[in-house]
Amino acid sequence: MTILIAEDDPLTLEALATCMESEGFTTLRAQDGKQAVDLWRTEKPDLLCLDIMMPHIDGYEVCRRVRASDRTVPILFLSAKNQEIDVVVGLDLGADDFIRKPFTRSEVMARIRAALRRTAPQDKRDHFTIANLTVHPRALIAQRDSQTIELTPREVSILQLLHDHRGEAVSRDAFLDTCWGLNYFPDSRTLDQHIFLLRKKIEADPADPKIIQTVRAIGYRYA
Amino acid sequence: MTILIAEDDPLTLEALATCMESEGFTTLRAQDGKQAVDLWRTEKPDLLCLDIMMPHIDGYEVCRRVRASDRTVPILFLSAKNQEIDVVVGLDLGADDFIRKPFTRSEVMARIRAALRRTAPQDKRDHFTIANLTVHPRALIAQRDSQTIELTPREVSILQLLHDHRGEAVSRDAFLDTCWGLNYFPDSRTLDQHIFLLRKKIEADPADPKIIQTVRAIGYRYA
DNA sequence: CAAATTTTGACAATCCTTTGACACTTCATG
DNA sequence: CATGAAGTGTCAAAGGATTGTCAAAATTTG
Repeated sequence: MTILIAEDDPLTLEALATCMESEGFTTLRAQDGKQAVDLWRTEKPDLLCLDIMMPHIDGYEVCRRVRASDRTVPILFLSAKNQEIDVVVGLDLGADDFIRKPFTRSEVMARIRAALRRTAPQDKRDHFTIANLTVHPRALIAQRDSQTIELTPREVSILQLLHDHRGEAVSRDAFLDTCWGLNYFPDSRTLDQHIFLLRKKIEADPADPKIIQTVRAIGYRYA
Repeated sequence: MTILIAEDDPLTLEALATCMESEGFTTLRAQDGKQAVDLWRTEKPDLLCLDIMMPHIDGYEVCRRVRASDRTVPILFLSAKNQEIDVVVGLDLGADDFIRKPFTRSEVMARIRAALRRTAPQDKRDHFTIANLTVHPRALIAQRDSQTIELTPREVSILQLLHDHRGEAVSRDAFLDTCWGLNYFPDSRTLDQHIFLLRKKIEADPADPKIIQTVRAIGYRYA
């Protein structure tokens, strides 16, 4: 279990990290919002602990960017005390919990365990269904009726993201964030090409796609 | 949505219930733990708000009994301040959140909404209703009955503005300001054209529009 | 190295938006 | 009531932006 901690005060950061590591978690440390987003993209931690006030990108914005492509990873906010309005904003952004400073070690750990427990039960399935396709991510295959379709890792990742956001349009940026690592910036036809190949594999009529629909100016959608 | 409130102090109980009802929830009121358990068994509320200190059966015990047969219903604890150890015990019992007294109305409601959102991911507030149409801005679609209507970003933006100002006429300038850029200055039929196309998509009889009405010399209105 | 996978660039196809022309409606005025 | 001005509806077509498609190159994998 890996926990990302974003906190600009080195002392608090160190204290939090030590506390979590002594409970058996692996920690990733970020001192500002940009580091946090980068670390999240590359390391995919199981939980995020975000300070609100940070240089460059604040905790709210980090939360917003993460939630754009991952709706489930638990996000906890740390805040200075008596910032009640922050609670409302943070929770409505999709945060899972809110810890006011000064906090105690046992409170932080209790809230982290609670947040992890809430999301844990879902992770048991090693496959998911999209349209009439059963996708097995680890095996890199999808099955329809008795037919087996081979998939590449990137294709599985794309299908997974569409499945996790079924019913809503997934932006091109969200694809690049999640399925690639937005470290480099393809203004090319990379995503389109992958969608194109994927459609040829899974759509009955690739020219009239029913599973992966394009949402112009946004991205793609599975509904 | 029904919320069970267990609280032995009548004044606090009443205040909480009033607050929730004003936000559209139905409330069930219990003044001790036994009432709470009984009410939960018979009414199956969608969320529980439990005071810790209560006669006969305390909040922890109520939580334990409920969790014995329902692992998912959100449970929030209310506690007197400075009972930090309570947080740890409560969360480890399977509670979802913890609200310290004194609490504010907006904090309580934000935490309740957040808890409900976690268990009902479908109930996202990312859509609005206009006439008999449900508009999903992020998906760029609107739904009427079982019919799905695709929308463009600009059309969604127009509908959003009309919805936000329902009942009043929205000026052409307001449309250009909000849906286009401020310094944009089309002296042309741009807005009319978009309204025209939008009506063709959403009105039963585009020639006799019921949803988007024209307010001559001003702009348009949705009532 | 060979095969599979990913990325790129060019071009075509498609969709959204804007524009201009014109018909129609409404309103104020004579 | 007739008339003209102003505002709006409608259409076809142009223009711009986005996406689909293909072939080929680059990269990774075994």
